[in-house]
Amino acid sequence: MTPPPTPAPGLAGLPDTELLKLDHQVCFSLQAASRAFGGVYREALKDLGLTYPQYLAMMVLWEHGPLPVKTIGERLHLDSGTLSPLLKRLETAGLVRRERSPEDERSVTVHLTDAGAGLRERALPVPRAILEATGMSVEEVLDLQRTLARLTESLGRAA
Amino acid sequence: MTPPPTPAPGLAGLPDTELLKLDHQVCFSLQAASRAFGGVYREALKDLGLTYPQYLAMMVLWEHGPLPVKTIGERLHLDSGTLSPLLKRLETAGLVRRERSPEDERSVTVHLTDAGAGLRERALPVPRAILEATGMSVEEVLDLQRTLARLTESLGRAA
DNA sequence: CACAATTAAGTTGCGCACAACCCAATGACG
DNA sequence: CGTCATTGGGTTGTGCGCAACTTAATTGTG
Repeated sequence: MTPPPTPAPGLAGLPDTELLKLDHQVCFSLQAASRAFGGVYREALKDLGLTYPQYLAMMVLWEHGPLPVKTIGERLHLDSGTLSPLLKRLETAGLVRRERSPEDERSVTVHLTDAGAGLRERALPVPRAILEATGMSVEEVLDLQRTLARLTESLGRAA
Repeated sequence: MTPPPTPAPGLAGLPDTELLKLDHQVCFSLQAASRAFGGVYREALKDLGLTYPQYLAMMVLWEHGPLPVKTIGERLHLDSGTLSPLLKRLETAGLVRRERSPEDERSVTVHLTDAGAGLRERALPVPRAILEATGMSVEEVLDLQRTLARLTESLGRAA
């Protein structure tokens, strides 16, 4: 791992004022894009009655079957502090059912209800709508993802 | 505006299953990067006693002088619902002072206190630390920002 | 001038993210 | 076998972001 260190060429030579603006905008434009996505998803998911994080949780369950809370958390990078209330809301919405695992009483397995499974149909057009809203080609999207993955990796190492 | 429409070449031909994965990961990797930034900033700002959004607000005040809440909100793309409590926290922390504008009683001008202005010194090394943590060159950073700006613009139009 | 529309802040309520805890079940080791 | 560390979930508290609403001041218009 850590191919060549590449410690950001020509970085040390920049004045602080320049850096101030730059860095401000990296994270800032990232958040701006993230927030813009939020708006589009909010609109797209409104009549499904789901928020974006709830939609992600449902997607995981739609793709793989019933899963323990732990696994869902790993896929979405969410801890129990976030996931527990989220799943409770999905449960009160009647989309999901939670059961203590018999062989390990610590674990809770999350199942889709019929309503939850049925919701998948109505969620199918969402991804295309989102991708179209980006105005980007598939190649650009993939490229962006690669850049972001690299960035996340670096930041993760630094944290 | 809207140079060539470029409606994402070759998009319509993709199967839904492919789209599902793609779109999932665009927004998802965006959030992952955003969250990773959050961790690095949290660490960097810990001994300043600031959160990242609070840091942004302070940066705006450090750069331009006293500003009305409205203007700060425009710069950071935050509404009063977010900004009011945030500024109140900065005020109770003794970094900021709020005054009703005499000529327009609706407006509240936010001033730095001496402590708030003094904090700038300790915040100066932060940007460089963040940029180094990204592991990216300045050119890459600028490129990413351009891509994100385009993306945000498209998403904003769609919302 | 009076009255409607707009504007700037603030408040409330909901949901998410994160940290710091707690509890119960499990597993490991002497 | 008994103790202790670990693990899976949950709860609490703080702060952010957004929507919807309230209040007060200002502006615009008949």
